[in-house]
Amino acid sequence: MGSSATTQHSLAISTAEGEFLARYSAKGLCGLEFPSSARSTRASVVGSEPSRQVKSWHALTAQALDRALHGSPPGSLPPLDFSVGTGFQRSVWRAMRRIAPGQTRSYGQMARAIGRPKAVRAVGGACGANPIPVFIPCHRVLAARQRLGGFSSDINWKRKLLAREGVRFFE
DNA sequence: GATGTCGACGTGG
DNA sequence: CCACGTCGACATC
Repeated sequence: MGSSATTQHSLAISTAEGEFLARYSAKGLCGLEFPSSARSTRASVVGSEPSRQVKSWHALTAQALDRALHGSPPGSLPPLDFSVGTGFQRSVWRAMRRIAPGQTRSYGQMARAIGRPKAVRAVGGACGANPIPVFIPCHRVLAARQRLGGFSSDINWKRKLLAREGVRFFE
């Protein structure tokens, strides 16, 4: 066991959309991965048996993900571990968490919201670095004029999540 | 509308 | 230093 490595568990969540992978550090949920298109990787667990705490976090995550995939508010979440991000990224991620389901913001609005009105593309970069999609709702950030904009993982997930929340957008 | 250009800026190499 | 992003404003056709 590497003493320096943060203890981390990867646990699967099976949904109607496929198998997500949730990662936990000692601080909480630190990553979420969309179902891999090539469902070859079956790396469900890493290392030792998850602690009781991780298990209870995971139960919350699974429940919340189920709700989110139906376009509903996620309810209780485990603590989110942002510690992997830079200061700038964390400020963007925090701001994104304030966007309610069914609402959207533009990259420009997000840039203004964190006090860096010109860092528009940098906001896009921070979205792309989002380790916990869905719960840190980068899919609710659209380009100007309600245009869909991009997505670093499968753009279809952005479309799907927005559709589930009843959001109208332009391609 | 559809393109093309240029500016702005955090991040990783 | 350089290139690259889930961009935006503007110019031009």
